[in-house]
Amino acid sequence: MAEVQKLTERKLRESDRRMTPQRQAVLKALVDLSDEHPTAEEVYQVARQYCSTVGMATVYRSLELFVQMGIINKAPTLDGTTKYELSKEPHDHFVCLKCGRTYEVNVGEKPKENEELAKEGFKVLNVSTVYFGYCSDCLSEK
Amino acid sequence: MAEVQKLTERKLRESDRRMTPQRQAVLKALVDLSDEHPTAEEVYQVARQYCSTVGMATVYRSLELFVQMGIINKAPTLDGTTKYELSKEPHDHFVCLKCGRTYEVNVGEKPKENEELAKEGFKVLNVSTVYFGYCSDCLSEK
DNA sequence: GTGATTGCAAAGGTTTTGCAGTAAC
DNA sequence: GTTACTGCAAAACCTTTGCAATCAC
Repeated sequence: MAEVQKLTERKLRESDRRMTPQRQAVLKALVDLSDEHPTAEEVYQVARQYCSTVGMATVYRSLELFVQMGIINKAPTLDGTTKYELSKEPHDHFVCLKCGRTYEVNVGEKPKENEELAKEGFKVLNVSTVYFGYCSDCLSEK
Repeated sequence: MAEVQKLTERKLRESDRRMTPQRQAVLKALVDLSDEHPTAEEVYQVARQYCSTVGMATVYRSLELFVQMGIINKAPTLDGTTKYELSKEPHDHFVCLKCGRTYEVNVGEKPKENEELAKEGFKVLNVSTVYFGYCSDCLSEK
C-alpha cells in the first residue's frame, strides 16, 4: 500500500505542499484502518504510533487536506461524528440501527441513475448509498 | 398538512406522551420547511414564530422524539450539522459540492439491492442515496 | 393531582483557529 | 532563507443533560 503514499506525495508536490512525518503517520493510520471506518479520534490514536508527537489539530488538518485532494472520503454519521476512509471504487454502506456498525456492501450499479441526473442538469462526481436496518448479528440476537 | 399533526397526536397518545404547544410549533415548522432540509437551528427559528418561548433544547428533544416515532428522518451532512425532513416515500439527495444546496431527486428503484442485502442477512428499513457533484446553477456559472 | 415536559444554563463532545516556533523545500 | 506546517491551548460549534418550575392529562 505504499501506492497510496506515493500518490499522495506526488499530489502534494503538484500543489506546492509538503510531505511531513505527521502527514505520513496519518496516511499510514488510514491504511492500517482501511477495513474500519475510523473517526478522527481513531486515526489520531493509530497515527501517534507512527509519530508520537502528532497533535489532534494536525490530524484534522491532514484529513481535511486529504479529502480535498481526493485521497480519502468523508462520511458523516447519525451520531454526529465523521468517519473517514480511503477512496476506492464506489461502494455503499449499511448501517445497523442497533449496534451502530457500518458495513461496506456492494449492490447494483448506478449508471442509469447518473444518466437521469445528467439529463436534469446535475454533474455527478460521487455516489453514496446508505442502507439503514439491522445486521444479521443483531437480528439473530433478537 | 394537518394530516401529519393528527398522525403525530395519535402516535403520541399511543405511547403515553403529550401534545404540547412546543411540539406543535416544531411540527408546523417542519411542515413549513418541508421543501428545504432544515437544520435544528432553522426549525427553531420558524418554531418560535408559532411558540415564542420555545427553547432550543426543546426543539432538539422534539426532533429526536419525532425521529424515534418515524415522523421525520435525520440526515447527517458533511459540514457536521444534521438536517431533518418529514418522512415520505423513499427518495434520494443530490448535494452540490459548490453551493452546498441539497436537492431531492428521485431516480431508480432499489428492490433488487434490497433483495441482495436480505440474502446476505441484512434487514433493510430505509435507504438513502446521496449523489455528490455540481448542480446546474453552479455548472452554468463556471 | 401526577407525571411528562419545559426553559434555562451549564456541560459535553467534536472540530476549528490563532499564533509563535519549527521544519521541509 | 522562505514559506508551509506543527503543537498547544483556547475558541467555536452543535447537541445533550440536570433540575426546578410548569403544564397536559
